[in-house]
This record gives sequence, C-alpha cells and structure tokens, in this order.
Amino acid sequence: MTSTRIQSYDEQNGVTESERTDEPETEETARETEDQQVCPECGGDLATHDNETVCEECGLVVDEDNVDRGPEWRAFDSKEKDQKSRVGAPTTKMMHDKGLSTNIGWQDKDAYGKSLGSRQRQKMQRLRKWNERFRTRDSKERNLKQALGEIDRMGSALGLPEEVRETASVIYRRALDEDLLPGRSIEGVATAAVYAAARQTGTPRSIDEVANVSRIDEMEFKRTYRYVVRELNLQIQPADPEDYVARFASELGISDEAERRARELLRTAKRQGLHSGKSPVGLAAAAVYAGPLLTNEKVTQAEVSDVAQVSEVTIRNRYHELLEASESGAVPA
DNA sequence: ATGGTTTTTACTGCGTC
DNA sequence: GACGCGGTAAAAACCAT
Repeated sequence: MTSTRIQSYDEQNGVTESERTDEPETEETARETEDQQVCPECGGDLATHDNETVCEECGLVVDEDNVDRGPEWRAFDSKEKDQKSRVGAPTTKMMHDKGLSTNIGWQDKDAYGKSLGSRQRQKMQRLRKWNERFRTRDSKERNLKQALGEIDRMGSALGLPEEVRETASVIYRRALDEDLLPGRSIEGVATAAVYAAARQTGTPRSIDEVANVSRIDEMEFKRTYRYVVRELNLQIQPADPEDYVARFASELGISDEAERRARELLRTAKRQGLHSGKSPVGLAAAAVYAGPLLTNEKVTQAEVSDVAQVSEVTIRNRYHELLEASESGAVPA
C-alpha cells in the first residue's frame, strides 16, 4: 500500500532502484547492526518512524520493516485452516486506529437480534455519541503525530533550524484545531506549515525547495498553503531577499566581500522601494550575481540561475535595476 | 472570469576566448 | 564554434478585483 508513495518519493530525490537493493537476504543480521548508523547516501543520521528507517538529511529510505498484519485467510485444507488462524481482526493502516477501536452498531438490537426497549435505545444513542467523540479526538492525536513526523523530516531535509520546526508544529496544530484538515492531505498541510514557518522565522526556503522534499506535488502544495494562510490569518510578510543571500552565496562559493556587496545592493534597493512586487528570490539571485561582478569574480548567470532556480532573464532584469539603484541612491562619502 | 503585473520560455545577435 | 551576455516577444503564472 505504501510502496507507491515511497517509490515516487525516491524518484524525486534521484535515488534509483539499483542503488538501494544491495543488502537484504538475512533479515536478522541486518536488524542487529541497524542501530544508529549513518546514511549510505549522504552520511546523515538515521531516524525510525512508522517501520521505516529514514535518513534525516536526504530522506533516503534505508530500511522498511512492514509486517503484514493483513488477513491470512487463505487455507487449502482444514488442517491449514487451523494453523493459520489468527486472533482478532486484521489491522489496516487505512484507519487511524488501525481498525481496532470499538464500534457500536447502529441497529437497536441486542446480541440476540432482539429489538431494544426505548430506555435502552436512548442509552445506546448516548454511548454512540460519546464513543464517536473520543474516537475523533484520538484520530486527531494520531493525525498530529504523523504530521509532526513529516514536518521533522522535511525540516531536516531543508536544513532548517529547530525553531522553524516548532513553529511549523504550532501552525499545524492550529490548522487541526480549526478543522481545516478534512478534504486536504496531512502531507499537504504539513508542507504548507513548514513553508510558512520558514518564512515567519526569517529562514525562508523557496517554493521549489520545499516542494522538492514534500511528497505532494507543487500545485497542491501552493493551493493548500494559500488556504491555510487565509483560514488561519497568518501574518506573513514577503520574504526578505537578504535571507536568501547567505545560502546562494555559499553554494556558489563566492567571496565574503562579494557577498557583502550583494547585501549592500539589496539594502539600497530596498530603501528605494524597488523590491515591492518583485519576487524576493529573483532579487536575491540578481544580487548574488551582481556582487561578484563588482569584485571581479567570475560567476555566470547560468550558475546563479541554477542554484536559485530563477531564470536568467529575471536575473538580468533585476540586476540592472539593482545597479541603477545603487548609483543613484548610493551613499557617497 | 478579468485585467494588470511579473516571470519564464524561446530565439536572436554580438563579442570574446 | 562554443560560451557568456543582452534584448525581445509571446506565453504562462500570479494576484487582486
């Protein structure tokens, strides 16, 4: 059931089939050495959720331990039937409580099929109601637990500090409390929460970056994000382009001086209100391109476009504006 | 739905190594 | 001739109305 999801997720991260099918065979030995190892892919720490051992860094699923608790009701003769019997109903992941919770029948009949008296009927009504209430409460707990796991995973995959993950959790809780979940996926809302939290705490990640570590597709992510922001009245001011600079700069390996110039460009541009309406990422990309230009370092537009995921055209347009702004609005001595 | 704004895509010409 | 860069037009995406 979960296999399709896992596979598509791996594909997103460029992990191919052959790369991770090298050492199964002896289940036991593998299990013994499993504790606290590092990811074979990127060296990150491993964490275990829901029967899966997953790398915190890149999201590689290292190990799955899915015990099949489904029905085992195929039997070919009476002897087998005896051997294969199981206690209790098969569990399913389709339900938050794995289908193990109490369910009160809707028919007003007793165990013998006789109809109940009116007094008994009323009692059953009350019981049904309360049973339902507790069950949904429990369902929210579970929902939250899963979502927090997801938030954690995405957070670490994006290299976000603890603070962001906590903020994301808070946002998610609120969404849950306000009943925003019905109709959207847990994953979607969790992704939206991470994105919103990253922006709120001044460590923004672009939509693409977040979408890349999420299991849902970009369209749904954006839709859900807008929805959550609107419904929760989250105050999210446009991201500050400067917040992106450090990351882009280090990915490109430009000098500190160039990075400083980039920041300066952004500041003067901001002072002139040049940034309103423009995408912050684009501005940041332009600055990271223009910075090294001023210090005679070689960085091509294509490279910047690559790490910032912004088209070269946008970089060109923005960086012209940046330079113009710095000439007219610079602070001469 | 609509219109205005921004970004992207695709293509072209120019200079340089 | 490939590469980096600049410009342009049309398409697509985004946002508020």
